[in-house]
Amino acid sequence: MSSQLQTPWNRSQEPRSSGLSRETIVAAAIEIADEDGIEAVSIRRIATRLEARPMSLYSHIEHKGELVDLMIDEVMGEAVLPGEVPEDWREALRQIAHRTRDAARAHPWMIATAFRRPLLGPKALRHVDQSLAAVAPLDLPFERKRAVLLSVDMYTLGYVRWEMLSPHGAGSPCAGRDEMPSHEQIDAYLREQVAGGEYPHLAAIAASDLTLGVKPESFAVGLEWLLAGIAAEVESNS
Amino acid sequence: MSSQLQTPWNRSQEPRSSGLSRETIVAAAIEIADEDGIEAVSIRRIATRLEARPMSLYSHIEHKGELVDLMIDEVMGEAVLPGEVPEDWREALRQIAHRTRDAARAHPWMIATAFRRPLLGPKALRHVDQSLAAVAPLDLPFERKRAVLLSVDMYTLGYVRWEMLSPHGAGSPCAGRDEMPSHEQIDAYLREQVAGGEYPHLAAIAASDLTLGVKPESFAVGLEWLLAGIAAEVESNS
DNA sequence: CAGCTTTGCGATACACCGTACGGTCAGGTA
DNA sequence: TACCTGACCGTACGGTGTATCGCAAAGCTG
Repeated sequence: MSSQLQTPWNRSQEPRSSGLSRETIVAAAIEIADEDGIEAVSIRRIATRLEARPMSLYSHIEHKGELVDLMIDEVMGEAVLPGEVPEDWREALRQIAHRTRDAARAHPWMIATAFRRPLLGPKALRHVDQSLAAVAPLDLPFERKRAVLLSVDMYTLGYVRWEMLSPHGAGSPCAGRDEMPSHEQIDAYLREQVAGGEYPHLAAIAASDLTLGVKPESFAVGLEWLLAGIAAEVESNS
Repeated sequence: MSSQLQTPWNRSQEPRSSGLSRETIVAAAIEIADEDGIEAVSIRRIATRLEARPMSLYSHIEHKGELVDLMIDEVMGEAVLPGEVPEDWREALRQIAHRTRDAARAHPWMIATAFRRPLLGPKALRHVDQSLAAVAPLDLPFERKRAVLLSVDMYTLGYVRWEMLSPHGAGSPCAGRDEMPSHEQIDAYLREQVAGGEYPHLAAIAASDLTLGVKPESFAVGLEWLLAGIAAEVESNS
């Protein structure tokens, strides 16, 4: 009935020769995505960068969707702590979150892309396993551990997305005809909308800074709060 | 190129009222996205559905990116509470989160799409304003209020994305050549990977249900936990 | 070594995409 | 009446992913 799930990771590989390989293709694709956004990643453009012909890539990948899976898994590898996971669960989650944030900031396209496909590659599984290791000391049912990890990951990705609207933003998730509007444009637009009086609570904020003054340290502040909330829950449970 | 003689009497009565408008275009695009995913939304396909010609749509929209913005803002409208926001902040956030979840489940494509563009439409702003209204009673600095709302929204979207991998999943975020793998396929694949011994903490879970038994009520459970964590933080702050 | 199979590479072609350009024509205004 | 505005739309261009086929070299088997 249901056939075996085919993924790029359980399919046999083995480069026969030449500079063209799954790794070089994925690396080139990530370079292009980092430079010009995920929409700019096309088979032809990757081939040009590798001085190969478009159809040659299909000797190493099944189709473009698989390439995207490989790209995401590669950047998920950057979210994995290289060494041992600290024993203190808060410190462990803190380190994992910061690494995840760094990966997302370095590759802004991955945030939206990761929401479009299940993350089942070896490095994504490593990230999950490492996160589970971090909360292993906690005597919580699995259901709550999952909620903890989901919250931390989502807070992290959501924060990076938020950051991208700010002047400190590391990159743009937009592409195509309409580019990402600038911080100034968004700020001016929001002030105009708020001036209409339709959004009283937004207006109360607007006085200071409507795009909400994302400072580099705000991420850590919010993360500490989230961890504190988790800690409170853990203690009340025990 | 010969055609029937055109006279004022046999010419179509109302060529001007062809039902083409920004609203009908957006509605048709959302229908298509709900049916076949966001990638299936093309200018030509929308035109076919509306019995119009592709280029006619450009009288009502600037370009496709704008159409996507309009689509997202429309479904954000479904996340807005229709009536008054409850005074109790926890009940208010609970209701907002559940509505947001319903909207995301009804339009699974919106989760990834919302991460690709800033959400600045009137209904998105209404959602933010309503959320700010919910936490208005809390005596927290704006920085923390933002973290609260970010956490709740991200938890909600992250959970729905998670749900989509389960048998209860309402829809698929995938499209194109490779479709979303089934629950059974993912479960079997994960068991196989875990059996390799590379992911010990995942393995500890695997005994029960690797795709992690997403039950409809799990969302509410995790949300309550998150709200409890926030409440703990609020009290410790006051 | 001969012969066969496998496998990476690549040219061509096809269907589909967003949309620039320019034309047609109904309705409103002067 | 003349003019203008703006919705509609036919055509075309440059892009996309990739199916299909042919080719050449490597590896295996006899």
